[in-house]
Amino acid sequence: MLEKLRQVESQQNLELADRLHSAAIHLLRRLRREDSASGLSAPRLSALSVIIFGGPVTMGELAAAEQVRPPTISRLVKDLERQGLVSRKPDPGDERVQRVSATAKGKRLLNEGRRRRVSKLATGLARLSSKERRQLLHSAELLERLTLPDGHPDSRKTGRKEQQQRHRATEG
Amino acid sequence: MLEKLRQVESQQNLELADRLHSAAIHLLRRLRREDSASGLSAPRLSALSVIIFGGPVTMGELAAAEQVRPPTISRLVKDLERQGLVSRKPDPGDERVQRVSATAKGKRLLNEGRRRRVSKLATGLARLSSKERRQLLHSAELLERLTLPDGHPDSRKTGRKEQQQRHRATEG
DNA sequence: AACTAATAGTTAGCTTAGCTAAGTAAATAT
DNA sequence: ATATTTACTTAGCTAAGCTAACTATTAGTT
Repeated sequence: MLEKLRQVESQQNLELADRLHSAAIHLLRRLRREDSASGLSAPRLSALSVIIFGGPVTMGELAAAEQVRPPTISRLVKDLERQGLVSRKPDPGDERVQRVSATAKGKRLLNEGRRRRVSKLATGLARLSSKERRQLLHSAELLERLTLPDGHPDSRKTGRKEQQQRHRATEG
Repeated sequence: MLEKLRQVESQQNLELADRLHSAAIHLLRRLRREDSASGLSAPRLSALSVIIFGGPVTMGELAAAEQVRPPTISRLVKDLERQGLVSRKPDPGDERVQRVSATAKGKRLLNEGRRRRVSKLATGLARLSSKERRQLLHSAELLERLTLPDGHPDSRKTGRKEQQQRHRATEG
């Protein structure tokens, strides 16, 4: 009978996971169209945020923080650079690694873009009770903890050395 | 001074919105690679779910439920059809509208795919306390409510008539 | 009855963002 | 001195979003 109970629990976890999944999809779709004005899509916003709050950061660290493969970051940073939002220079100690940092323009745009993007959501949040908001905050933190740990499955040795350094993306 | 307080509050809402945004991005990125085996990406999973639990559904209703433009749904359904997961036939009453429903294969695959996709997350959830899980569930519901209402900005009159019919995507 | 409007979908074509595979260049190890 | 590993890039594919422009059906107006 303990077995039975465990099955019920895991079924509930599956359903909860499903709800969270669904909520996340809808949240992002809702927010997506808010960002076109600033030229900052969700991934760019997120990466830029890591760059700003994580200090000058390497490509590998960025990939790890964003949970994305190196080529994805490579292109993303190239684009941000073309927009004049970040700059990079090779690490003095190791010529292979690129250290990326944000420009003044990048910092300015992050705040504007972020605000624009999430402001609709923030408006909705304002209508909630402060207790509900506290719960949401707590939930967000829980989710980040559930999401980040134990690295990529098959991370092809990307950034082994630096991988334990975790950045908190898009916050600050 | 009340003004000041209101500013602080809105700043906090912005930050909370930001955290939720970030958590959603990371959650989805984490889960994305789980679904390749079944051939069901997040958008397909979500749409298929609406089709199954919303009954035979029109393209417009699907677009509204998924918060996406008609062409996006058009292609998505075409792909699902090619995979043999859904079928459609013109509405008898109105030859313009397409009624989409899931095949047996589609129903089977939804459950498998969903399970595969969220199982990693569910495993993480199992490590939480039941109180924390309850909070997460509540938060997911809050977010869905914040996300769904008041339709598209500029929805170009898509499905006006049916738009108030809301479907609960990816749950059930 | 015949136009005109509106509505439901589709097609074409663009963009972004993810991926793998394969390549370069620097650092490390044998 | 050479081979391996590491950090990143390039090339090229796919999925999924979008707008603009199209077809076909329905509804509305003289």
